[in-house]
Amino acid sequence: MQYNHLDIEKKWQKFWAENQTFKASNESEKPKYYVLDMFPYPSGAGLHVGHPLGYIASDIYARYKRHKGFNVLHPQGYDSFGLPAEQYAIQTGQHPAKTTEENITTYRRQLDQIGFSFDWSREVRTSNPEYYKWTQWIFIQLFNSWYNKDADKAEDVSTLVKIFKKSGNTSVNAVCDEEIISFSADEWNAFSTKEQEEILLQYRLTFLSDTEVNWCPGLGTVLANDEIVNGVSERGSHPVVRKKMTQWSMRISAYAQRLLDGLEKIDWPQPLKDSQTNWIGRSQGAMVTFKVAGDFENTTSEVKLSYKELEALKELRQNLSKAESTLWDELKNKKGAAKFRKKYTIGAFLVDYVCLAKNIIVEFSDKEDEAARTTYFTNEGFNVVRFTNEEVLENVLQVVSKINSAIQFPKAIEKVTEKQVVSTAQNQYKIDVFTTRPDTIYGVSFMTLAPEHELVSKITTDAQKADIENYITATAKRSERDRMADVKTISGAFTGAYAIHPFSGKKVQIWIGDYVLANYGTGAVMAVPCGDQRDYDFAKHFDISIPNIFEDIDISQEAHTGKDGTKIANSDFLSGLKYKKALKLSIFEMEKRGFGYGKINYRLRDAVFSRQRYWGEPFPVYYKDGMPQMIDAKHLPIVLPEVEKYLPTEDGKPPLGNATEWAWDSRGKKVVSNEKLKNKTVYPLELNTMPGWAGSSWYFNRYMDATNSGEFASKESLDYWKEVDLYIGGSEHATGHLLYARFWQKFLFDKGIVPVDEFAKKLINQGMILGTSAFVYRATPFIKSDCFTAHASEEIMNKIPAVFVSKNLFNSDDEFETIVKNHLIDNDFLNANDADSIMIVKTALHADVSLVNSSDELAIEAFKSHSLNADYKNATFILEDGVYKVGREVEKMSKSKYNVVNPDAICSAYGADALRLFEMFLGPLEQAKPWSTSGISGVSSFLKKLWKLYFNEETFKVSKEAATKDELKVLHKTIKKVEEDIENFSFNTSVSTFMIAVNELTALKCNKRSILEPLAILVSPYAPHIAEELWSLLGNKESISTADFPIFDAKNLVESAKNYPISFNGKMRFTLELSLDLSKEEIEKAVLENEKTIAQLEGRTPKKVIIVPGKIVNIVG
RNA sequence: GCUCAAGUGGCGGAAUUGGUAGACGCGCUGGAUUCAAAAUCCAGUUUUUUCGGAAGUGCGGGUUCGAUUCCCGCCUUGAGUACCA
Repeated sequence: MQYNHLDIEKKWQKFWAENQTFKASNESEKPKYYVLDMFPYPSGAGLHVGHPLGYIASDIYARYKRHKGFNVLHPQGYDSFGLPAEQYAIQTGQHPAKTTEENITTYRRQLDQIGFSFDWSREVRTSNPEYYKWTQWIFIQLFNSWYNKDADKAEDVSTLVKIFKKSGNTSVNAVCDEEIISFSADEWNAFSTKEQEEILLQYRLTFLSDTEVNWCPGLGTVLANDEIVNGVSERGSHPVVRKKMTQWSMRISAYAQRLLDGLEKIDWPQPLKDSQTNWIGRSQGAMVTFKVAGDFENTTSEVKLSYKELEALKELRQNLSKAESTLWDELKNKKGAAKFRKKYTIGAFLVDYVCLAKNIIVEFSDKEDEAARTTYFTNEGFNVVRFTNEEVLENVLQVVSKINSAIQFPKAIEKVTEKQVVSTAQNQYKIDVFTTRPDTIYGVSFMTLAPEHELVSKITTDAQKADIENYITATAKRSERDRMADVKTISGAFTGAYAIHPFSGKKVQIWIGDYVLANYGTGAVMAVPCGDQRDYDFAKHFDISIPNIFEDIDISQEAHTGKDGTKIANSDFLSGLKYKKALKLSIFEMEKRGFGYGKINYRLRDAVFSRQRYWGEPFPVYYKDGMPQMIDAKHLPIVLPEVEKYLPTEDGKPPLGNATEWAWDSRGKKVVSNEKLKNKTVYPLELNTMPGWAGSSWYFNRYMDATNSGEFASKESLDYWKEVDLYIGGSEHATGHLLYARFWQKFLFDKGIVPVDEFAKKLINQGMILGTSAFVYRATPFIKSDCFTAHASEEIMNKIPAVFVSKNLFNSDDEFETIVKNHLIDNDFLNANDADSIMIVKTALHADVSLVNSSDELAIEAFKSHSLNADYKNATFILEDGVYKVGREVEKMSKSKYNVVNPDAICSAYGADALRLFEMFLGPLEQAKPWSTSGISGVSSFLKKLWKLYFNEETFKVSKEAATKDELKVLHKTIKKVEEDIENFSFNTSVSTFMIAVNELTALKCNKRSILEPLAILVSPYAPHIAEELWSLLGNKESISTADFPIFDAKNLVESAKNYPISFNGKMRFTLELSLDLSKEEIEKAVLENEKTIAQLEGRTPKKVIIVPGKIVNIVG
């Protein structure tokens, strides 16, 4: 009987689906084992051969573990929220849910045809409301938590409030915002609810913060660093600016140390751990405060109001006129730099609305003292915009758009009078810096601030103002990545201000420079040019002094960055000390004198959690009086609203701003139409959505109890499955997904929701499968200039057809040109006289790999009729040996390179089993490797040979006879090797082992059931379909997946003799078969007597004979 | 620049604790079978050679009786990351 993969594979896939063979139970006597793949994003292109690589490996492992008696959880799902679907929706208007659904259907079909043993009853999709309900729920848990550093874990906010009520915040040791006011219990209790909420927001694990983003006004959206090329957007080349935006952030920094410590107890690849360690970036040093020298003009208009006046203000804020509240409803949603406040005092005036960051005052006209107000506000540097009640009530949107344009294009303000100078010693500015080298503090000769540093505008002197402003404008255009990548250009500007060195009291210049990044540390550095190369280069470039504080070190050429063995000099009390002592002493002194303290800093930044996108999880958040409110968990999920357009709104709001049904009815507890926003109990909902990593940060827990509608997952299932035992996926997720997921897991652990604080015990990165692109070489003719008239040129060019030259016909561009010219002349496409006047240039074009066979031969007719090659219908091909050979190159597999290979074709031509074996056979799992189908015939013929072992010509036939010693040896050798290979994730070598076993058994003409039955089980994790078929032909009724793995018995491998390699000086020269019973002496005697040994020695006496019984003999001499 | 990984025939790769380098597969060559082809089967296939051998795992050293494997230095390629103060 012929091996027919198509029928067999279809039959067993159907069997597995119908019998739910791989459905895992949450209760079992067996030990549990959880094997997980990083779930795919279902893209429109479908699965390519790279995807299944990891899935096949994990499937082999899962199937193996089942044979080994484990209760295996092996689920699969889709990370189905994401940008591509949204982009596609923007282009075509199709709902992302629809295209996502279609893509998932394709993925599922492709996954099924490869025969994976997934438990599909547990499938999750991050875009499914039943799933993201729990993503929203986790968000609420984070919002309701703070990080208690004393307990070193997250706790419920209620415990924090309890402390505040009892003793204020001075004793609280929490991870929170940097600038926190201190308050007593009495003060806390006197705060309004809103003030209390504002304070709590500074402690919550998810919180609103102004974050710098890459804003692209042209696209109305925020861009990732890699979506920006040369300062403009990759799509459409629009300008990009750095801008502050109010966004949700996650206080992952609270977990920095624990994320670092946790790496030690998980079995993950070292490079992956390294990159996480690097990302967290722990550094030990000191926080030092430098005072800014001199007096400064204070232009802020802070006016202290009495308690009574404050109360009156509150009253006023709540009782707005109709026009006032209409306008406020529009203005209050503005966030970040354009955030408005209502009923605010500027000087002695109460203004209707003000945006402090943009210096804009919005007022209703017809106030009695309008002229006086205008003068005062203008002097204070404010633009004033006025509207009448009627204007607002008739067309509030028009009013808003006028306000927007006032924000974007502020009028230059002429200052009429001198500013009020309120100065002061007590109001002195301070600059905090973090340094890892406080021991070098006497080497500080200047300071550098990030251009975005908030102090820059305040301390810059009038003389330097123009310089500084120019510099800031110039750097605002550069992306963070640009600034970081460019190490060579040294740029900066002097603020004119000076800082006081805290120890020496000397004045040091304060500069700004874009090598200092606002987001890192404090956004300021104390520059020690003698000890840091960047500072050194900066000082050299701007001619700043470079004091040497190292004993006997020459710093005339470069900074001295080493620390070991160097003694500090010229540093007062630190002089003469070595690094370690100086470090300790400097910190000690700082702490004693009160301007610094020892600190551990982490590079890890709090993670921005808001995305201005449509296709993501909505936040369960509405805004009441500008303060975020969580929707009660029992009303979840908050389902993504329908929108007309998936683009940002015209006034720059995220796409959800287009939704008409997107307001929260706090009484009815449901999402209602925006029209109802006028009602007092209806509030606007959050317009941002969550990022891609939200849904993927906890999905591995959901699989444990995927259909639970009442809980995130039941406690019993979480306690049973605990964590992923084996997680397989690409290394590109090293710092994104894998760090955030660990963070959430630790948080959920702190809150007692999950039983373990690391979600994956072991992780393996599978290597990328690269594409092998095919190139055809086109000849492009050019007329050399001035040789012909335009008319004549055209005539010549028109005669020349498109010509392609086969790969091996040329070695250089010159040879290429000669071949083409000869061809053209021989075929009368070109007049021999004109040949010297034209030039032939070689152009390599990607040819679709499906048009090329494994011998690199192009299917010429198919190429001509390929939809991409309409231009080459009449092209001529210069052949070698009658065929056209293409050039090959290994590149990333990508649609644009026409080198994508889809597994479908291989499944139908060779079968899923062949595909599975072949992908494993390509090489080590972790290694990147090019895809090439040459070689698939090898595994395919292996399967045929395997099949044949069980057949006698046409009929299935196995014998009951006892197996011979040789047959048993083959079997047990294979059991041993395959078991070791799977345990070591060395799947490529076990495929070889199978081939060897089948070759040997074929040679032995073995058809014994006692050999072939266990063999089928051995093969089944790799090639499950053929194994099932053979298993059932052997008379078994149950799926082979229920069979026990064969047990290795060493006695079958015992040998009586060994073919010893006989080496001379370590080089093997010949082998000699000797009994294993021989003693060392007997071996030596036998070897030295051998005539080949005598010939090798050529009469010399061996100096030494090394004998390792059972291994080798080495003769020295 | 830094970190990590890798470098073995024409190609993918194997060699598990330092012990016969090139398993297994592809490709190629020759042969059998066939009217022919596909398929299948057999033999060969690192280089070099005076057919005895000799050399050989990126390069140069070292440790060792013995190194693809361990150590030092260098080169190349790939991946990640970035002025972390």
